[in-house]
Amino acid sequence: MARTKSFDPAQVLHQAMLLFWREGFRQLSMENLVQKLGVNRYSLYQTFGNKQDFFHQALVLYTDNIFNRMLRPLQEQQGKGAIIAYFRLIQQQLQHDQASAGCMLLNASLNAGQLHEESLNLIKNGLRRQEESLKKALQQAIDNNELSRPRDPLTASRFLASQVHAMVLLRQNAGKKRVHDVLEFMIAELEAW
Amino acid sequence: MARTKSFDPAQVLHQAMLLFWREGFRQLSMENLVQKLGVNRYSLYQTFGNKQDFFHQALVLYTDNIFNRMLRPLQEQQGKGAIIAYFRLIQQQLQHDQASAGCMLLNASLNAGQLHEESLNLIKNGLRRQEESLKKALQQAIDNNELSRPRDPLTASRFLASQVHAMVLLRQNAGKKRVHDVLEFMIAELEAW
DNA sequence: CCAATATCAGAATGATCAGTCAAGAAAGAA
DNA sequence: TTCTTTCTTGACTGATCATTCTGATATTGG
Repeated sequence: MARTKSFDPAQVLHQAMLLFWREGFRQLSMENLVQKLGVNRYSLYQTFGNKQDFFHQALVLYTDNIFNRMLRPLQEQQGKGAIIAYFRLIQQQLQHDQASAGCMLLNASLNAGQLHEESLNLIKNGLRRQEESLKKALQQAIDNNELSRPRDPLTASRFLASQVHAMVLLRQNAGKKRVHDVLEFMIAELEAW
Repeated sequence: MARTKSFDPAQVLHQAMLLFWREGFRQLSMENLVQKLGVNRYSLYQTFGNKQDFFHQALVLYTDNIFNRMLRPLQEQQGKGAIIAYFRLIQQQLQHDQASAGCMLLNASLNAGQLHEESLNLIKNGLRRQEESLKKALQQAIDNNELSRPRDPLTASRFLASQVHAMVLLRQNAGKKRVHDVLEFMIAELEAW
């Protein structure tokens, strides 16, 4: 009855996600997307809607495939060990070349002006989930008497989330080794908590 | 002999610095600058050169007037006290409304793609100065036996610089109170070093 | 094999951007 | 005054942006 698409939308969305992640919403033009994805401009619009919609779908994919996966240690393990496992996972991920693009959610939150509300909510919820996972693990650590001195789990979780953000952003400007050393230092501090 | 300028370049540059700081190089159009500064487009070009030059001059002004001034506690005081005084100064500055724009140097470093080399060097040198001031104070703290356990001053200074960056970036997305609490937490941790 | 229908390709549209131009206005020197 | 120099002004250029239109072209159920 109708002609079939000459490209796989899921695959193209994945490629687009990598591009949006690396370059950001505003910097990456549709012109550029057409060229790098090898898909016609109008076909992109028909398949993914306008640029904001397209970015949003890429953001959803990133959140599901990458961001949420990274939170697993915090959900699967307990207390201080969970937090250290999370930091170790970040340490490992930040050594990949891909990681020089930082975190797509964090990047988007720093250039929020150009996104629509749906995307802003996605970002806010993602970062909230991160903070709450940290808080839960911290509460467990306190309950298990794993900390050498008392700390407020809410503020401490925000502090730890900020540290993770700092490392991810540092990775965008600094070399791998530097990030590795600072993160290792951070883990050592955490061990002494 | 010649007509006098109808505006004060120093004053206009200061206004432009505030705008570039808040909005960033790419987001702030010349169109917008013309409108908000109340100075004609061509006059701006004649006085400040092209957009990159204009931004660079604003960046120099920011570095001299704001960034470098903030480093004073690290240069005028000694050891751990200097570091804590620096954090306290940041705490104080981040409570101003103006601070929701974060740090102009840091913002620029995260969107470095669009700047020329001169600006990149200015940014790099500024951040290096911050790190080295922290390192010097840390070395003093170690020499004075102010730390409860040994820490490598180089890595620790990078860690502390990252913490400052995290707070400044947090300030762009979060409310004052939240930033205040986390920074206070950070200072408490530092007291226990 | 044909008609219905979706896809494709490139050109076109209108907005916005950085940067420039030419003509006139102001201010001091002669 | 008149002349020279610099400044101001608003229109203009060419580039780039997101988005849409049009006229094909391909695919598939009947």
